[in-house]
Amino acid sequence: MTIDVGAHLKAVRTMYGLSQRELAKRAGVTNGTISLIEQNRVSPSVSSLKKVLDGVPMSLAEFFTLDLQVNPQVFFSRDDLADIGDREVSLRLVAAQRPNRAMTIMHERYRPKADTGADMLSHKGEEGGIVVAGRVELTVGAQNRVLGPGDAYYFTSAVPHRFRNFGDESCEIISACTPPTF
Amino acid sequence: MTIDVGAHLKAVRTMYGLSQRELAKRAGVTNGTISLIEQNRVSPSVSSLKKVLDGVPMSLAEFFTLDLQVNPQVFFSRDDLADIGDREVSLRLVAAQRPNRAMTIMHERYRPKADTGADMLSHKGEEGGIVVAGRVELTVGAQNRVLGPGDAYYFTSAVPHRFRNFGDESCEIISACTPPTF
DNA sequence: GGGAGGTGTTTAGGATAATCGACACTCCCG
DNA sequence: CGGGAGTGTCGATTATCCTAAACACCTCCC
Repeated sequence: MTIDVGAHLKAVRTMYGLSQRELAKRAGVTNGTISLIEQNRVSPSVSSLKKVLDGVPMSLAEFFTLDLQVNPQVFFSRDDLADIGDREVSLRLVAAQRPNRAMTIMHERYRPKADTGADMLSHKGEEGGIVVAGRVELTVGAQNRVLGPGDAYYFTSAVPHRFRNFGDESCEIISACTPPTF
Repeated sequence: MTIDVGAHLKAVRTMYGLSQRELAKRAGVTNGTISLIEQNRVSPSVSSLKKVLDGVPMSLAEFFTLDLQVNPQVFFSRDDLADIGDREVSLRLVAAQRPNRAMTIMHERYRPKADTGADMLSHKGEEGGIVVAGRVELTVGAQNRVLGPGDAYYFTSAVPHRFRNFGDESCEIISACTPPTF
């Protein structure tokens, strides 16, 4: 959970092929500051860290979201996707086992009569998707609509939401959410 | 671009229904600190901001990624998706006009012979997707594979990558990337 | 009126971070 | 064997942040 600011900064800097002095010059700070931060001998203030990142340039959000590990698995056969759903709703995850993902991509299938429930889901982050086949009724806060193939949605997950398939045909959606909730 | 740390913190705190003193107690800092930060009279050090957020709890990445505005549009008809592609590659974006999105969700279509080019793309973030129809050859770094319907991929965008459709049929992919590059 | 208990704000002083300038090291070249 | 130009690291001073304790304000209740 605890983030290694120094290692992150060093990784970012070297990724850009910059020396401490070069980055310091661009950022308008001294090379000593960069050195101390990278060694975790100090914890920079947000404003000074922002100044440093402006020299790259990179936003604070990008900096803290950055994943330093490399995981080799890139391709996933349809049978490799991790299925974590139940009978009514099937959720098949891409790269489920990858640690520290920035987001989750899923292939969802709602069978006829499937319903995520009346006590509506809400969690942090944002999510969106595109309907591939079938129809689904989506309720987000006070808004409500039936989506068909090619239609899409996007909302902040903090708003309560509900998926219902009241048709006779299964509904398929490809969706993504960030940060990962699965 | 510049982030209002004070307003962010205040929004987060009130979202959780906490007073400055309550949050301070949970976080192990003083209420004065919270007050000064919220007024932007000081720029907290990363370590103290982390301590404060631990009291919520919320990660630094979530904090800086947090979108304070609310955008009402949730649903998008297939014709509402913004098409930014060319003749060979069509990219249709969900919620393209939404400011400060955490990610981009796209419906991509590669026509026969489409190729994103030999000078391979690379940018920050992570991306992944699932093939809906057709076949596509994906190269990521030194790895290479042909993906068909239901197959998926996920990788760090910093690694150079390339999409090629050398078949006779159009290939459709639904993908997501974060942070948004479109 | 006068507490008690809650809110956010302010101030003085000690703790922490940023700067400046030196230091030690490596590599390359005359 | 020296420069010279690059690297990252390290003290001593200056600037900034964090804490503790007051302050001012509000609402409720006796």
